[in-house]
Amino acid sequence: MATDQLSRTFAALADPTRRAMLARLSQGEATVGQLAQPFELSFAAISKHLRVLENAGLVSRGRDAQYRPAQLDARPLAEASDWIGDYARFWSASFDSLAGFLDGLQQPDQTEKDT
Amino acid sequence: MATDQLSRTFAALADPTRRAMLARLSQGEATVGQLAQPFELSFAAISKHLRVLENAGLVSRGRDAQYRPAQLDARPLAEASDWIGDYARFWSASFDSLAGFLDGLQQPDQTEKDT
DNA sequence: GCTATATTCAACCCATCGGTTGAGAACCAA
DNA sequence: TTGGTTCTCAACCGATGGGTTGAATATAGC
Repeated sequence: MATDQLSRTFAALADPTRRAMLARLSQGEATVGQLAQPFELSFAAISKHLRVLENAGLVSRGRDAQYRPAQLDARPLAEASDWIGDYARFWSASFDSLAGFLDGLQQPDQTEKDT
Repeated sequence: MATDQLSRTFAALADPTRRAMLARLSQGEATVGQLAQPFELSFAAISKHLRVLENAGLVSRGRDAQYRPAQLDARPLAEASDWIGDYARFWSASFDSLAGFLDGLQQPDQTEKDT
């Protein structure tokens, strides 16, 4: 993995299990066991995913008796959002040019009939 | 790699070379050679990166004589931005709780003196 | 101290990633 | 047809990722 923050963040988000874990954590702290419950995965696997999220700065861990509760820290997502935000004008443009393209298909020649 | 769109998008963004390529493409179409020029990488490597971006739907390719110009298609970024956007309230909250935490450090007991 | 629960560590497996090199394919130009 | 340019394919390589299992650690309760 590349070592910069943005790469770690995007790499962490590239796994659906980890995204689901973040979604769960958005509802509050959770232990490894609670995070593992929706998945058919070993605790060790969840523990590894948690470390990836931790290395990306997306979760922090605490200690409560045997438990190591994880807590969401969404700040790296702000940076990621900023990066993507720079392209916002391009996805509007993409929609526009798609619209233009579709308009181009609306020729009198009606060999295609779908909308 | 997981097969869903969001995972492909985030995985594509997790590599700094690919992010740089997208940045270049935001200034307009570019050939493989033009994309390769800023990097000390073989054409084949750039070609592979382009395919990752293509599979994520982030670039489309054309044909112009020997050239296979690549063009940015930012629409998958809109979806990624939406996903991250769901967490916006949490990164404000993170800043707030950090502020609260730092306030907590401002106790009369001045054993620590850093800000 | 012993035992149960929660979590992590260590070793391993296999698939994928990012890179290379060298051969091939597509296209233009003489 | 021969050659030059641009790009992709195929085979390979070492490193990383996501998963497993089994042993170790940390803590609580008796």
